[in-house]
Amino acid sequence: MQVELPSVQSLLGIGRKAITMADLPIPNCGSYACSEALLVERLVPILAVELDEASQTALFRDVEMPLVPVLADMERVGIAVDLPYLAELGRELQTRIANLEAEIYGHVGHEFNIASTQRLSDVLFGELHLEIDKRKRRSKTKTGHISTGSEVLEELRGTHPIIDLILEHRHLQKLQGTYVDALQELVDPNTGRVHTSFNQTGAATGRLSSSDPNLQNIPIRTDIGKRVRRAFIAREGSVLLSADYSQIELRVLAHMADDPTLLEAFEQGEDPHAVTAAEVLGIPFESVTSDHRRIAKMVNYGVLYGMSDYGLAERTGLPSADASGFIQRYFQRFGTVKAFQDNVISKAEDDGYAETLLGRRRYLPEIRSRIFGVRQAAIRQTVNAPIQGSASDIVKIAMIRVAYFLEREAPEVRMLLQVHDELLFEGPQAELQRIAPDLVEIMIGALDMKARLHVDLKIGPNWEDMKPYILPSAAPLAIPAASA
DNA sequence: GCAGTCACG
DNA sequence: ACGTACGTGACTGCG
Repeated sequence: MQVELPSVQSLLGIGRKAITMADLPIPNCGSYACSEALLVERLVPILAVELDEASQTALFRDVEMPLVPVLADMERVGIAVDLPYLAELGRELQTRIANLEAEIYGHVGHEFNIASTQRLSDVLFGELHLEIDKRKRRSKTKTGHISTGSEVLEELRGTHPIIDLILEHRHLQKLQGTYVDALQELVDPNTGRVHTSFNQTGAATGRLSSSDPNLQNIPIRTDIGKRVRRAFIAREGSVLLSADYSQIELRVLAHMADDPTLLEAFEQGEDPHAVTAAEVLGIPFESVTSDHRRIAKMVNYGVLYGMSDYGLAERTGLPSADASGFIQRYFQRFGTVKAFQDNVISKAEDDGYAETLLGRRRYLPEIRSRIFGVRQAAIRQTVNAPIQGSASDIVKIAMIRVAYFLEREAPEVRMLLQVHDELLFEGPQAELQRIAPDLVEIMIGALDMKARLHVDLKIGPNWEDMKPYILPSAAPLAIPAASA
């Protein structure tokens, strides 16, 4: 019998979705498995040489490979979803969306597809003649329509009552379509749980990604969004524990740049955004206002992302001269950060890649482009890759060690999800509290850092209603009980 | 299959 | 003179 063998491309998942054995008629599965095994065997010596030549063997052997069964377990375990709750939330959203639609049509005088950005653009800017400041923002899309993105709509707020209605409609429609509806369909009817796929090889920086469903972008920022998040629950008799690295990327920056000011701030347990504000503005730490801090926070994140002064001005609302001055003073005060970034960039220009603390590489050929915009984009990626990638290295090491620890010391506790700087666990509350100090210890000890790592814990019945969990302070030494 | 938009870290 | 903060995935519309 002649059987069609899957192509190497499909086996490797080149193209949008990989074909798996689950896609094949049962009689073909045997030959599929054989060809897969044979192809892999032929690939091993070839790829081993490639790994070696790129100095990636240790990273592969000691991090990526041990992580595979950890992720597989997390996928298999899944996370419980409160289906009746989600269904009720869906009905409520549907009602509100229908009301918003009717109101929007009332303002316009006719029905149209609000979800079509092109129709919406025609209505707002053609029929209602709303005006945007053309100098301020490039607002035409590639298709020639004026953008109806949330940034544009935010600027139009107050000029017409329809704007608020559209923004709310967008928001609710997003939550309904992406989370409430889609999630219900992906719940395993037998277990009441959803089982994401963690992609270990998709992200250029070394991060994981999550799909089908993506459980790394569950809403949290708005009230309605939080109600979606509340649908993720602990199983009967258990609770959820979230362990979250605080400001891991800024700590990685402090470590890699060896910046004395940032290192000192983290050592003292101070708020790095407030410290940055004080440094840049040249004012005492105590005089930093919440507005100073807000700007400094955007600058700190901007630095991680390789922003321009124009970019900062856009996001802070500061006049561009002020934003530019802020950045200049930042790099004066944090000269080590400047030196670090320059060094990373010139290394990438010479070697063609940037690398993380574990030697993970991101190749950046476009850093040599003669096209300004392309080159600038590559430079921003170069600056960001070691930071985002090293943070990812740390979390991966922690996951491997935590999984090993749980297997031996707390088999009832299960690691469910990773969301870049957060690990989510499920287990009996007493068990979680028993091992919490060890979890924190493992997480902050994943890599030896000049900047102290910090982990915040939260416990709750679902992924939204979580209360901070403070570790019982370490007892000095057992105080001998008074003799009885 | 791309474009536009928007959810997360 | 250029375009403008990094990394993802999912949905809807449209040709």
